Amino acid sequence: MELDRLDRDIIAALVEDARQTYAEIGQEVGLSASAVKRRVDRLRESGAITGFSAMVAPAALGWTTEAYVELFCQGKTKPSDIALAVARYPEVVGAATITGEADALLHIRATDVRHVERVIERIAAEPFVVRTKSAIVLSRLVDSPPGTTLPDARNGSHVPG
Amino acid sequence: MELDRLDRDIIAALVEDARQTYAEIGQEVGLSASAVKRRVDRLRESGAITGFSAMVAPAALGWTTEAYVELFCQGKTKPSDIALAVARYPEVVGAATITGEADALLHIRATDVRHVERVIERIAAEPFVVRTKSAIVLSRLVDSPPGTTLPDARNGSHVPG
DNA sequence: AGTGAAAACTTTACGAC
DNA sequence: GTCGTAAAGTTTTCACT
Repeated sequence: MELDRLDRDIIAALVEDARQTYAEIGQEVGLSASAVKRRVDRLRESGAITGFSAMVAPAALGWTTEAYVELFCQGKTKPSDIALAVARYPEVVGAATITGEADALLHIRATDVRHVERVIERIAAEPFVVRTKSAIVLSRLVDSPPGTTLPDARNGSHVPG
Repeated sequence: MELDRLDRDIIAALVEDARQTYAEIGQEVGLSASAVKRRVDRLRESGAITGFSAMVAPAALGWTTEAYVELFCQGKTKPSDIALAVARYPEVVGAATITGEADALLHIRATDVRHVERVIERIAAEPFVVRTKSAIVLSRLVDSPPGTTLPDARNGSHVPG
């Protein structure tokens, strides 16, 4: 889908505060409230905006500990096998297959280090997992909501739109 | 801050859809619209809810490639040094200091693999960086907004509230 | 894309538990 | 102290230009 400058500005405004009114966004980007609404509706339908969510301080809900776990899997494990398995753990908040020695990298949130340990133990027991290698997060330095900024043409990269 | 069951249900509803009306949330959790609003205001003031954001499909904005980069730093590098340095890169969407051989793990979003390469090159040139080890993401399997689910008492862990 | 009016939602005030 | 109801003020929504 084609996104023009206005669409990008509207998205940026909504990423910053999803509860701004259409009139406020309109002032920022130079459009009337109804024009903004039409574009937001279109952006949602097209899938560019996938939803609106409250940002929570994980610690406030008890998720005080996080870890990254590399997964080393058996030769013919499919990404979908890994996806299905790890999706069953609420503690796994992110997962991706990656290049390099490991097959996948998991991002885990837990209540404490003991909890992390238990989750890794259970994941390591999945049939396709050969071994795991984990790193506990000491302190989080950066945590941007994805899409806050836009790709910058100065990188010499292709910028769609 | 103390969160009771109602607060947690309200947060869960808002994480799922931050643009639900207070009346809708009230129906789900069993409160009136104004009672829900009062609690949401309190949750925002206390910092449990840090904001509301549009969720964007990164690919729609041109961020089609992601990578994880381990940073190995000089002996007396402080976490704040790393934080300050990497915060200047819009491509760095996540960063944390970790246990293990590496000192920090960065999460990078870029427009393509060439772009990832350029960013790593520039980060590797930071004065405190000794070396880097990167893994390109092949496919993302899980990407939960943090706090979607609540810690489960069955894990035997401390659940605040 | 903008305008304006109706419907819906948010916000505040007040009384009850 | 927290709830629900209700009135006032905004915002959303939609037909029309």
